Amino acid sequence: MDNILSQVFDACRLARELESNLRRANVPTDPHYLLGSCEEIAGAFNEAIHRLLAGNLFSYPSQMLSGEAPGSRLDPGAGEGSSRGTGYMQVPNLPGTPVVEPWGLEIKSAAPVGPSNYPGTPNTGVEPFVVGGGEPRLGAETALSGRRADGSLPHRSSRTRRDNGTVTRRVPALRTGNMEMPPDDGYTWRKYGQKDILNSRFPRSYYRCTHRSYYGCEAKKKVQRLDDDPNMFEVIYCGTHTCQTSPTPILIPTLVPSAIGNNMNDNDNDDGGGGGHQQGASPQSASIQLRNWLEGNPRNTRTLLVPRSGAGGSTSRQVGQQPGGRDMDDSVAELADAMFNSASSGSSMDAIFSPRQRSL
DNA sequence: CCCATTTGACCCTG
DNA sequence: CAGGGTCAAATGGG
Repeated sequence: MDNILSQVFDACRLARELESNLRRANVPTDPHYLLGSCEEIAGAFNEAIHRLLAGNLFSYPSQMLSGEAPGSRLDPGAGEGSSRGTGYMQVPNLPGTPVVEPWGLEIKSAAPVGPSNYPGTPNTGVEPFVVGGGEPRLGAETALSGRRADGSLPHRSSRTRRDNGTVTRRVPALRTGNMEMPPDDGYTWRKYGQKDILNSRFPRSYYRCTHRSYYGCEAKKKVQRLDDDPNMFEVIYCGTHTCQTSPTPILIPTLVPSAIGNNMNDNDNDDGGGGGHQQGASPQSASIQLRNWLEGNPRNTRTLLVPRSGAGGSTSRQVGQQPGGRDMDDSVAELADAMFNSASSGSSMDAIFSPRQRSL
């Protein structure tokens, strides 16, 4: 176990080093440096994950250990056309790498059918996202039978999803920032409703993609706090983020680290918000910019990337997506999300490191 | 002024 | 009819 902790600490150290470098005025401008660093960090965390899994600390499905992409065979349609689904769930799967959730969660891909939770799921507060229907309290998630049928477009998530195109995930509330909201998933959402749900202490909130009017994006999500664990949210994603398929290229001309979080937001010019200031129009997280750059910039040295396909899941601006799987690259991108995304957390690093870890 | 959130009413499905 | 999902007016913040 010490060995594992050591590995974790090592990964934390790498991340801190990167953060430190990025914060310096004279930060490296080489995106390759960023990529390399992120990969190194992701690799370190993945190593820790592997060790944890290998240690049978948790009763993870063997497929997680083998690196078989969860859901890779559950979702034949994954990645076709728009692999972007909603939030992080649309990240295409690719065998080879354990999936690390941007919120620090191990993606529990779904069993093809059956119980939503794996037996023996570690009680770490990190629960697998649930393939629809598995969660009793939110069983109504299947009742996407609102007045309009536009919310039930086939979901392109490559992660597990059910036939009706919904994916349910459980995410912990942020330790920092607004505890009333689940961690930012990289998309911009507009709340359009809230409703008290039968037998639930907490109301369910309804969100749709902010870019709905602009891109006609029909992605939606429902967020509800768990009765038995108010620190956890159950997020049900529905629909596909078509806003990412906008013909408008979202490229970052130059990746200037100092631009992370500001200049890179030039990409937001295509934001339907038209310069809004609230969540929906807030600048995309730097991680999104980074990912977009990594994935969309034609000048990007793709050879640096692990062979991959498709964009990661969380960004609302992925471009150039292809069918395929999820791999280290996605982990890197998601790590970047966690690292840079400050949309809903007070500290970017808090998104990935607990205060204790950071104090190490 | 624009945009997001709130919230009560309405609609749809089972 | 009950419950869930959505609409849209009202409200508030930047």
